[in-house]
Amino acid sequence: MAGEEQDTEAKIKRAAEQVFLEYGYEGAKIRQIADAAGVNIALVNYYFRSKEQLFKSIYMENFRAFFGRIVMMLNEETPLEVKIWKIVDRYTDFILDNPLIPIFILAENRKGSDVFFKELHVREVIKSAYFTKQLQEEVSKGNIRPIKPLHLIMTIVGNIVFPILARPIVSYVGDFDSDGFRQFMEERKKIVPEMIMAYLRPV
Amino acid sequence: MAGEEQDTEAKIKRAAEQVFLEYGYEGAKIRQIADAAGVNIALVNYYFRSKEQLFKSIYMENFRAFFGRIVMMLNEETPLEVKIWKIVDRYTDFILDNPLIPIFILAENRKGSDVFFKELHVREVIKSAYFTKQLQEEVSKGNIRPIKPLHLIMTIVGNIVFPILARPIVSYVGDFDSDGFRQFMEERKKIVPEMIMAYLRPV
DNA sequence: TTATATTTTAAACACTTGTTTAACTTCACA
DNA sequence: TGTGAAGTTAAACAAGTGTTTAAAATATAA
Repeated sequence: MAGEEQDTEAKIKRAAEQVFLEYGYEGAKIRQIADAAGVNIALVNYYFRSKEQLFKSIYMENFRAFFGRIVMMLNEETPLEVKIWKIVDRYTDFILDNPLIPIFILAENRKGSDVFFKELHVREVIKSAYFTKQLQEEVSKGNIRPIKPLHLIMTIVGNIVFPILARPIVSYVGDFDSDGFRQFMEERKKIVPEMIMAYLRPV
Repeated sequence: MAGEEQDTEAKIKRAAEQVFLEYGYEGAKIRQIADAAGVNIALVNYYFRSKEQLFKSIYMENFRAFFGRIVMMLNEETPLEVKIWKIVDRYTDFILDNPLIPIFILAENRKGSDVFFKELHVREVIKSAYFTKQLQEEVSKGNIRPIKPLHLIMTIVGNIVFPILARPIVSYVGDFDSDGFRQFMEERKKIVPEMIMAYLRPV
């Protein structure tokens, strides 16, 4: 009876997000979404024209959350090493709070139409980024060894995200409960930046 | 007209693997599998009792290929550094030759029932592994710094597999064609082992 | 060849899917 | 208060789903 009431459109979207994230596009059924939202099936098509359009808006939001966030952090004007530590820390927390996003984004992206990336100006944002310039400067100062930005990004993101993608296997092998897995990820907050810096520092 | 004839059961399985890998369990349709195999729909259920059972057998095979392969390589009796270089090299090649396997395995594993792992003795294979002992020995000899086997495994696999999972994005951002992406992965064959060794070597 | 089992087929079945319809209710406002 | 718009509903629609059936074709063996 508290302020939990939302307008119908928002209720549907919230329910759809939950269902799509858990089951994917094909696995999610409109009736399931309607049930989760507690509304009539027809209302889903009344507010959003089709399943595909509803999915698309949710996909875009989560794509932006998943990749936009890392790009934003990369472009903060912070010294490189501090930045890497900070990104790993904050991105790990983000992924732990939203563990379904990575597999959702990547699985639905198998067919991979350019459209999404173009609409989000992904390439431009990275090419013209402060991060790219920062890396070049650190290299020419002799502070770090040369590395392509994309390799560094893949290393940061992959090291954080992959254990989440493989979480059932990781938890089974490591015999982790929910807290155990969280602690495993906390350990990586130290390992991953140290490893990256160990590589980057010139010999 | 050459020796391309197979028995029906094998034809169905081969077609099913291709379709399941590309579209996932929900996205794959029996009629599509039957068409790809060039057989009547009913034959799919004649040879395999149901869609689920057909899927299960294919999933198991690919799970074994995906994780079994890395476990096997980890347990070869080779000096640690040599081994890491070799694994990254060979596993990268394997993933490049079978790029659909990782997202297939991980996406279908969202719900993550223990059953598969138990049947494949995943935990035991890792716990009692030569690799685990080897790591401990290297640590006590002072050759490397302490690290949990699972962290090292996640780092190796994540660094190789993640770019494949994010391939559409990577290729778009890096403006790669098929060869360009392959070359990007070839570069990682050097970066990833060097980074891991830079971390492991004691200060 | 004949009889028996195996394989293959077209058709249908029962059910679920996303979507639409047309009637009904609620609301805003002149 | 009355009127049109917006919101909601149960029901139906057409297409697609995995699966089964019963008959036909083919292979196997006596």
